[in-house]
This record gives sequence, C-alpha cells and structure tokens, in this order.
Amino acid sequence: MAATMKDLARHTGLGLATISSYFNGGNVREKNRIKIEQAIEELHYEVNEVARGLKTNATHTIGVVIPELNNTFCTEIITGMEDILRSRGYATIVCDCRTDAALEQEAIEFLTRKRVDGIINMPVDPAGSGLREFSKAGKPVILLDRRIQGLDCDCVLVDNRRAVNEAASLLFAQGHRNIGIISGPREIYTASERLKGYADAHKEAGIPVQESLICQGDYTIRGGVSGMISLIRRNPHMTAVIATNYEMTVGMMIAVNELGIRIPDELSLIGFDNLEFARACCPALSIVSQPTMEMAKETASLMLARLGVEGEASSGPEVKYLRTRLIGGRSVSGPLPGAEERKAVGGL
Amino acid sequence: MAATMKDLARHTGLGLATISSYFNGGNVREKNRIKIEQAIEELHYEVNEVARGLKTNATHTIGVVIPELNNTFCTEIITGMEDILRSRGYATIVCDCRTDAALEQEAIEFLTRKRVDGIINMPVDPAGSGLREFSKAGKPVILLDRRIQGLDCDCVLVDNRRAVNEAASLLFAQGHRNIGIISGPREIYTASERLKGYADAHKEAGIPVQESLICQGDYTIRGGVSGMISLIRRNPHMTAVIATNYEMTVGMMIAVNELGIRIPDELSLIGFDNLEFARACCPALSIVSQPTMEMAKETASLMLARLGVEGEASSGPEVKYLRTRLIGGRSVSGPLPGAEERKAVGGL
DNA sequence: TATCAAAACCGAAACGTTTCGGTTTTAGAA
DNA sequence: TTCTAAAACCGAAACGTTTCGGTTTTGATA
Repeated sequence: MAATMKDLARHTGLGLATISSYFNGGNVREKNRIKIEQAIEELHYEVNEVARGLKTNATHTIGVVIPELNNTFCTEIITGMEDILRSRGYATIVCDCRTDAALEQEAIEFLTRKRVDGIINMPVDPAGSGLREFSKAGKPVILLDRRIQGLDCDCVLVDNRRAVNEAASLLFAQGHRNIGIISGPREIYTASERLKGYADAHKEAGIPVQESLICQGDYTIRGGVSGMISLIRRNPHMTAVIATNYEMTVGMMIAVNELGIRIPDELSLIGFDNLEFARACCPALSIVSQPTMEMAKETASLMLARLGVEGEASSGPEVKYLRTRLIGGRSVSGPLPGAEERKAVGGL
Repeated sequence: MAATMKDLARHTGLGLATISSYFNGGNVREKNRIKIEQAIEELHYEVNEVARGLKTNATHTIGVVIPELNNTFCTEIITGMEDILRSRGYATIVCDCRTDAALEQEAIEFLTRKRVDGIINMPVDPAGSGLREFSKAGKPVILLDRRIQGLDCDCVLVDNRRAVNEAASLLFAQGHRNIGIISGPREIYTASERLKGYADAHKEAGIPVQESLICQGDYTIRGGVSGMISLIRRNPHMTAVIATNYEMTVGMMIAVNELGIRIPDELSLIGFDNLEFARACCPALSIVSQPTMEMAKETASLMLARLGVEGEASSGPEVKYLRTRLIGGRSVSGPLPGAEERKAVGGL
C-alpha cells in the first residue's frame, strides 16, 4: 500500500543507498535531490519509523513514569517536557503508577519492552530497582523531583528544604510561634526534605520543634483533611499551618471550610503549588510555588543531551537544583499582638 | 547483545517457526515448550516489539490528542484510559495541542508518522481535517467529548445539554429568575450544547432568555474571571451564575473572591467538574460532575474492540452518551436536593 | 504392524530501513 | 586533454520478527 524507499529508488532510477543518504543528511547531487523530492510528493512517501527503529535500535520514544497523572504538579511538568521532546521528534509515553511501587516497577518493565530510548521518572519506590536494569542497558534515566539513594543518574530537583524554611520563617517573622505542618510520607525524598526545612527554620528562630505540631500526611487530599483536623484538635494554641503539597493543601482548605474557621483571623495558612487554585481560594492563599516549567525544560534538555540530539552531555551524572518562590496571598495574618520586631522578608 | 529468536532456536535445536509459534499461541509439544521456556530464562530473551511491529504493521501504541494536559477533566479521562490500554499491552502517546487547531493537526501528523494503531481525540478543530486522512488508512479514530460534523466515527459524549438544563432548572426551582451563564466558545461542540441546555430550561420554566445574562467565555481561567466581572457589572438583578467548565469555574471563584461577594447570600453559583475543588471552595460549590471514569472506560473499550483485541466492534460508528450528575454544595441559596449525596461523597 | 489424518515442525522469504565496501562520476589542476 | 582526489553513488547484507508451503512426526485405528 504505502510507498517505500524501494519505490522511490525505482521511480527516480537511483540506488537505495542514495535515497537513504538523502533522508539522513548525506550528500546528494542537486538534480537528484529534486528528483527524489518529486518522487516523494508523487508517491506520498513517508519514512517508516518502525523499520528504521529496527535497524538503528532507537524508537525515538521516551517513557515517563509518574506517581499520578491527576496532579497538576506532574501534568505541568509533563506538558512542558512533551512539548520540547515532540518538537525534536520524540514521542512521550506517560505511565501513571498510582503512587504504587509495584505498579511503578511494572510500568518500567513495560517501557523497557516497548524499547523506549530513555526514561524520566518521578520515583515512588525509594529503591528504584526497575531503573537499575534499564540503566545498565546503557539507556539514559533522569530522576525528576526525587532522588534515589545509590542510583547515580541525572536528577532535576527542587530545593524543598529551603522552600519550607522560607515559608516557616515568614510565619515566624509575622509573630507566629506555634506553626503546624502537614508533612508527607517519611520515605518520600521531597517530604523529608521539606520537614528538614521546617526544622531548620525553628533552629534559626531559636524555637524548639514540638512533635504535636507535626502531622504525618500522605500527600493526598483525604490525608490533608484528616491531618488538618487532627492538628487543630491536638493544638489549641496553633496559629498557623503549612501544607507541604498541593493535594494536602486542597485537603487543608476543605477542612478549614467544613470547620468554619476564619482565615487568616483564626489561623494563618501557607499552601503548596498551583497558583490558580491559591488565587481561587477565599481568601487567596499564600503558597510555595515550584518552578515546573524550568523543571520541564531542564529535564528535557538533559534527556536530549544524553541521547546525543543536542547539547553536550557531561560524563558524570548531573544534578540540577531549582529554586521555589513564595507567593503571597491573604492567608497569613500580619504581625500578631505581642510579636517582636518583624523581620524583612523579601517583598511579600 | 540481546538474545533473539534465532538464539532460542539454536539453543533449543528447534526451528525459528516453532519458536514464533510458541509466542503466538500456536501448538508446541510439551517437552519443546519446556525447552523454550528454559532457553528464554537462560538467555534472558525478550521479544523485540519493534521487529514484530515491522512485520505485523502494528505498533501496539495508540495516540491521544487533547486540548490541554493541564486540565483535570482531560487527565482524569486519560488516567483511566491509559490504565486499561496498558493492561492490554498498548502504550499511550499523549499529545497536548494547547487548544490550537494547527498544533492539533501537527500532533495528528506526528502520531501518523509514529504509526500508532489508533487515535483518540478530544478535537479542537471543528473540521477535523487531520483525522480524515488517518481514518482513511483504515485505522480507528474515537472522538472524545466533542463531535465533528460530517466525520462519522465512534464518539463518547456527555449529555451536556441536559446537564446545564438540570443546573438551570434547579436554580429556577430555588426561585431564581435572573440566571447568568459563562458560556464557552460557540464553535466548540460542548459549549453550544451547554448553552442549548440553558435555553431549554428557560423554555420549560416559561422565562425568556436575556442576552445580557449570557457571557461568551473561552474556557480559560482568565476568561472566567473577566466573564464573571462583566456579568456582574451588566446585570444588577442577577442572583445566580452557572460556569460551564472547570477553568471558568475557577475564574468565577477568583472574581467572586476579589470582588468580596458573599456566596450564596448575594449570589448563587453552580460550577463544573472537579469535585475536590468544589469541596475546597468556601462555601462548598454546587457543581455539574462529569462521568470521567466511565468516559475513559467506554473509550478504551471501544478502541480495543476496533483493534480486534476484545469485545465486538459494531459495523457502523457507535455513539455513547453518558449522563452527568448534579452535586450539591452550599453555593445555592435555599435547600438543595441531593444533600445526602453530598454527605456520601463528603465522607473523607 | 501398517495406515493415515492431524499435529508439529521446518527453512526461506518477506517487512522497510541503514550501512558497509566498493565502484563510478565529477570537477579542478596540470 | 589527462590525471586525480573527493564526492556521489550503488547493491547486498543485515536488523528480528512473522508467515507461507511443504515436510516430518505422532498416535489412534485397522
């Protein structure tokens, strides 16, 4: 049915190798180039990427494994990456592993069978067992947002520790002393980093961390709701709360709404991610905003470099650290009565 | 490097055809089956899907083209589809076309070059020009959420007309008489259907439609904000507003927050999609909820049937119509039916 | 034990590319 | 015009499958 290079060769009277050379940037005489292009037009020829893939052992496809597709943080990054990769001829196969390490492993095996040229992973399994195998085959792996102990490959990370430190420091500066935090699962890299930032801020402010103000959430909306409720129940003196990812931020807002708590009069809040959501909250929520577009760009560039498409790939693994921004809303109360002198906190 | 079927043949002393037959469900004698499986184990053999694809002319890959990845309605559906398709061995390549018909066309061409076995499309271009070509090649196309005039292929739709009719009727029943609507772009199928539902409800209630209460939005957050503001400015007597997609619902909430309007005392609201967002709003928003999971399931099943993987494919094009649900919050003045449903969902 | 259909097996030829050596053509210098 | 290095070109052999005819083996029956 569809025309092949053989047809082009016959039609133009040229050899198969010449046709191939034409498509692969080799040297072809002007008049032959014209002949070939004419033939392509007439026969509606289109190169068969599958056949090419068989020969070159490259599929021009890259796999992306993430914990949840239904998560703006993930989709914002994927949108950006997909855009860049597609413009370079690479297709993106996205696998949602439902935050389940076993499914993640399966997804990686699936992608390996599909012979993707590289994998980008926001890992759920802290061991990263599936990736090692893939990586051993000499194919590039890039970790997104979370590190894996003992797997040295390229990483694109966010300075989560500093991010939460900044958020908590802002609250201290506003006079808060009992700041709750809805933290994430201990075993997840970002969650533990964020909790460290919370501790850092306390240290810097010279205020001891109280265990009862730390609530171990699970990065879900439901977890955010129950986490918020238990924080409030356990800590009558608490005047502010930080939620450490988007889902739990939504959960926190749900809880606050259902309990009828007035923000920021009764409680100050700082959330995470999704500026649009923050602005739609009542009152507008102050949040830590992650640089999703830059993450996408860095990740895609790193991948393209590793694939030898463009840019230089460094010999060793590369780690990119990106910074977050604290975006002010109306959910943090001004200096509380009795607060010490306020510190200058970057133009918020 | 990697073992091939030839290696298996040599290792087992069997013929190539027998090995192939083993993998394709043909008859193989017990003792040979064991021999083959042992060889697979020893040589770590894995079938090369690319080579197989060249021979069978099938890539076991399906393309999905959507207007925005960064859109819960889309991602919820994709999550469900990807799950089902992957479990049947099909990879999903998602292309985000940024709500741009030209980019959509490009995405479809890209997928055609990648030789996907089928395309699922939530179309932006009402002409669907790119799809016709693909469809003519005998490969299945399934339209999601929106119809294309004159392209008769399988569709999975939602009864949008009835959905908005129900929403408006509810408002009428609560005594509202001046109901604003933030509508979508006229050329988009769902938008025009939703507007029809709005008109239907007026007809049924015997109340004439007022042009000034209809605001033509563009399905974006920004459009929702400005649409809401202009509606309020133009209609002092308006007591309720319906936003007709998720983004504009968010926009509507932003506007309401920034203008300091009290809900539902000064204005009643009904939004669209994303139950979680609705519950996080203050007060909880009443919304029209679309059956994204069913849409995903129907679409994937339809595709698998067309691909001959499972289920029966009907000869003619199939159109699935699914129903929405109206989920009550606290954003509509007066008592709202369906309160017990909200409780059930609210059992977080 | 001989017979015979069915079951199991086999090798070779595709599928549509790229690539490897080797041959021809080109065009500038002598 | 002749010579020569470089530039273009060429066909055949892969890449790892599936499939097509045709051959062998099997085991139930006579």
